Amino acid sequence: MAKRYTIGTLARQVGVNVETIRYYQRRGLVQEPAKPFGAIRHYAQAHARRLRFTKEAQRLGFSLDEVGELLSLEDGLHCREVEDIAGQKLATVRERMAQLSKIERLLAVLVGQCHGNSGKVRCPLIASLESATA
Amino acid sequence: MAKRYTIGTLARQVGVNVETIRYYQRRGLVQEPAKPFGAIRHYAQAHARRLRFTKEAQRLGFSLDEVGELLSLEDGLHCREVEDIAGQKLATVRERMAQLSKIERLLAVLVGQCHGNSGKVRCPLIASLESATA
DNA sequence: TCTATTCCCGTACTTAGGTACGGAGTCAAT
DNA sequence: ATTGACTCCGTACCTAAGTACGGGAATAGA
Repeated sequence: MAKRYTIGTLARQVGVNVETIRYYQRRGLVQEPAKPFGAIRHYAQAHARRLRFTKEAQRLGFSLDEVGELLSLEDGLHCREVEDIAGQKLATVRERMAQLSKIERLLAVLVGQCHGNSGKVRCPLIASLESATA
Repeated sequence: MAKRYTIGTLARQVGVNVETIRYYQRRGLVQEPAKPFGAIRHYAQAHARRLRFTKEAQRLGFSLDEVGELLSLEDGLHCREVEDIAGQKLATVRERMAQLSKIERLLAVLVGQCHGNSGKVRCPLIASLESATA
């Protein structure tokens, strides 16, 4: 007795535009359910999850093509491919986390310095990434 | 005796297109050095650092507007503003790190499962984000 | 049953973030 | 002094990721 959604309710549930869902279907990120003979398509929770994942991964800096690769892992692939894709994405993810954590530390320090201070502060934010990017 | 670059050498050093630098100048992310009377502008290391930071932050999922805010922290602001901006960005950064670390764990497990396996695997990747996004 | 809301689907438009182009000026090496 | 590479600057173009539009079908609620 899985709940079924129309594209509109799905969109509302996930918090995206209907057109965005259609766009993702065109891109092959979420599949379009079969159309029950001249009637309206119905979606299930699986679609909602996939949509949410897509949006989230995007926010984390992955392009839609990359999101597609990540999603392909969910779809069941041969181990060779999975090892390839996952391994490479893993490296990306770790790099990103390392960079973010540098920014994080610096921002935290900054906020700490500021708290209760009413003058000006200068932030060594940029320098913080340099060791990694230079 | 700081080294000085033309826009072209700067671009090459940082690994971006010359036009991208000009574009960032138009957006106010990096400033355009004064032009020495009908001659060619010169850039210093500070410009290179700012450019690299911009690119890096962008890769981490910040829009150019957000990068602008981060950069403004470096420029020296009053504490009120710094606390605002930095605090808010800090929250974003932490959220992103949390999401990434979920993906990271899952990808690592996946790769581990796959290693030495020659069949198919299915990845619970999507479910991994749900607790956080639902 | 009729009416308002959705859905469907194709096409067109928009926004962010660049890239490319072209003509005139500048600079460095021959 | 000339040539070749580069800079300057304005304008035009491009790609990714949507968003909007509009006419016709379906469907849900009064």
